Amino acid sequence: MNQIDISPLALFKCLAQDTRLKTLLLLSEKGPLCVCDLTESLKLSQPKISRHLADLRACQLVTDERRGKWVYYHLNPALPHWVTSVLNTTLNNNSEYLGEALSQLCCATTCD
Amino acid sequence: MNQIDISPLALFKCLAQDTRLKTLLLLSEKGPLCVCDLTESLKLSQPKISRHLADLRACQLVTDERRGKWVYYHLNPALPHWVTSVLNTTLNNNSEYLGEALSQLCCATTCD
DNA sequence: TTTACATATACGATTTTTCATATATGATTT
DNA sequence: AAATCATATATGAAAAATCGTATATGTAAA
Repeated sequence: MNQIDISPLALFKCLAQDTRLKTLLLLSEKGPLCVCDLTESLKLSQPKISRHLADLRACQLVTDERRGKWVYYHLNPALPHWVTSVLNTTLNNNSEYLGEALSQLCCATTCD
Repeated sequence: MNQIDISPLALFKCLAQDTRLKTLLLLSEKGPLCVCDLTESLKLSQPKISRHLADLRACQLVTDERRGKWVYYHLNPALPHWVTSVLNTTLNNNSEYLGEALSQLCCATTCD
């Protein structure tokens, strides 16, 4: 699998915003999620989520996959290892940061 | 040693700017540096460097220590391990990003 | 083929960040 | 104590990011 080339500055710019950071950490923890999962989990409007997902797509941090009406977002499987390592280190040491979003996601995932 | 509490979002906001990111990576790689080392290494004006150092100080990512006329900046020794881990992972996998700054620092460090 | 639902994008307005320049401070040298 | 050097801060302008709202697209169901 070819690996994506991403500059550290581009990565950290993506991580420097609450919605984008939480989205990436949720995808790291929970695997593929659709836009409606994220609006539920983060309690934000659909256009807002969608716009930040477009940013993450532009940086190739995530990939999207349509399944019928829904579009599922994944962490890009071709990310260099150091990028997933940064995400996992952040995830494993900041459970309180993601706590509320995670609890609100549990409900959402059973709603389809 | 008491550890500083820093939110992941605050960290990544600091890392999301070229000058601040390079400064932190240089400090990770080379240890304490004075402002004049950084202006040499990064080829930027002193007020610009100083302003970004003030941001890093405000986030407690760095500490400063005056030695006569010079002020030396260190990575804050009380940073949580996950933060230094993120910095080192980034440093070890992006040598080309820091290359020019590092080579220009070699000259500067012998100039006092 | 109309309707409804999930998602994407366009557009100004607002906020935040960055920058250049000028000036202030604190330590050393004369 | 004046002059000089290293560094810090203030200020206003420019650039970038974010947001709310409106609207467009694509899929599926009726």
